[in-house]
Amino acid sequence: MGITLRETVKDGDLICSPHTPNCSTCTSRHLSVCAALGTEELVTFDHVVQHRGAPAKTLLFEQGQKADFVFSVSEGTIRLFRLLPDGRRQITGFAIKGDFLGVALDETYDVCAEAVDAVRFCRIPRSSFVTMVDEKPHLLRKLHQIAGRELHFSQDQMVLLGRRNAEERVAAFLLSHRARLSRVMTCSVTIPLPMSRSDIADYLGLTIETVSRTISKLAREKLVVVVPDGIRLLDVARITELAGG
Amino acid sequence: MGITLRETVKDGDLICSPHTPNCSTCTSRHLSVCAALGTEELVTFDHVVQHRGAPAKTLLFEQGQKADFVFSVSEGTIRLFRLLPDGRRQITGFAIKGDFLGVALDETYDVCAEAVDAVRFCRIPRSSFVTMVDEKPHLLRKLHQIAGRELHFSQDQMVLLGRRNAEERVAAFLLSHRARLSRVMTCSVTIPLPMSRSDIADYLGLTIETVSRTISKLAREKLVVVVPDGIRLLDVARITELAGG
DNA sequence: CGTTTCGTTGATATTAATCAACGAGCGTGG
DNA sequence: CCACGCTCGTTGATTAATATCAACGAAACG
Repeated sequence: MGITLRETVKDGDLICSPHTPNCSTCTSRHLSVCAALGTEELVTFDHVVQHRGAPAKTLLFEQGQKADFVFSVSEGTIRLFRLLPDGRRQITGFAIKGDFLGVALDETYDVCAEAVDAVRFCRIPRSSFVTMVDEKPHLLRKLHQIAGRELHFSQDQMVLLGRRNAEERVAAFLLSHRARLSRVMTCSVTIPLPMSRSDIADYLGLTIETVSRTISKLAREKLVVVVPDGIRLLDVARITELAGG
Repeated sequence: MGITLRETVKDGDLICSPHTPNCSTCTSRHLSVCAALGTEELVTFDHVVQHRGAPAKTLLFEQGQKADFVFSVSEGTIRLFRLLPDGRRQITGFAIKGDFLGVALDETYDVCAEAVDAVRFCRIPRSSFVTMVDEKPHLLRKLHQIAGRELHFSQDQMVLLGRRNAEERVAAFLLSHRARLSRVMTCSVTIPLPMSRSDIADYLGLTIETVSRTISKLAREKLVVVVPDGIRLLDVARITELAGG
């Protein structure tokens, strides 16, 4: 918690990753907006896309800042959050491989984005992207579909934050995070959690202590096992029950 | 609270309002998606649009139900909510004049919609609307813009539900609701609140009692005055301060 | 190797929920 | 028209959940 104001990442700070030389070979190609692009469009895309990497804790952009780029995450985890003036933080989501940042195409970012662990992503100047979107209705259609999914997700999250207790929140988090991860990797029951307890707390509207206690309780009841940087689910059925509805 | 399962409104239950014979004379015309339509397109629109009215407490559609229509609200207030199996309810928003229901164009509704007071709205078969959207990129663009606004709003709401206390929630609700109303009517300081305390509670993730006590507290401090079916703001500046950030 | 961060656990405080009672308004039916 | 039952909002008393404060060990880090 607390406001951590670092410089937003500059071009020079970014490690240019050699692993994704172009969009055609990109492993998140079929996961992201890019899935809506034809082979030939992908080439156009390649010309404006910048492949980048950044170490943990890098601030990618800040809420209110001019939105110069839209992003597609190719590796690692990014926390998206809002800050209140007094430092309270609400994490609105964790972006992983295949996630697109900037769906709304707003002129300014409406959240802060920070690398949780080492990340790789590609970014496209928003102006170029907007131009493409304006020219290609099917791209806009894809974008809108993603927006719809996010809208659906935020409703889930409102229910969680407004009406669920600590145990339900943690259980629901583990399951939904697992579901999201399963789209991009095989992780049947052991869920990697690169984010800290503090991140989870700020995501679930709880305190670090409550998250820790709740996880300990689940572990005591043999529903999960805490492993380094992750949690292994022992009884998915019971956890689903706890998450409730 | 508690699950209220009534029949979803049927065609016969709906009072066909004589006040909005067509889209060209519609007073919400420039507020809704319709704002993206040209004069000629509006005529096409007119052919598929059904103008309807419904009394308070009418269930317009239910979460999970096949989404046969998209809606545009022309009068009154509609509560949108999710229900948990045990009856807990989270209201995700109040739709008022000019609001569009079904932005995501999903095949099924992801929330329930219920008339708070007497409402008027027009509905369009989703299939017709989707066809129009597919043909007219600028309509999709408009729709996407609306989705972006809603996304932004749900982030606000996540912060409210996850990180704000009762007083901040109530203050923020009054202000944001006023801001929304101001787009469609003049209501400088006296905010009409057709919804019950229970609705407000389920919107803010609180109980009826806490909402009532908090409003009483604001009234005791002379920041607001409770009036029949509404609240008058006496000290917007202080309330803004309380709402915080 | 000291220092800091992180996660955990315990003790206590505080907020909001729950339980309960009551009065006002409203519609219904005698 | 009045009496009755109902819903709604308010307020009070109490409880329960989670936050806060505090301490500690282990891991991570310079």
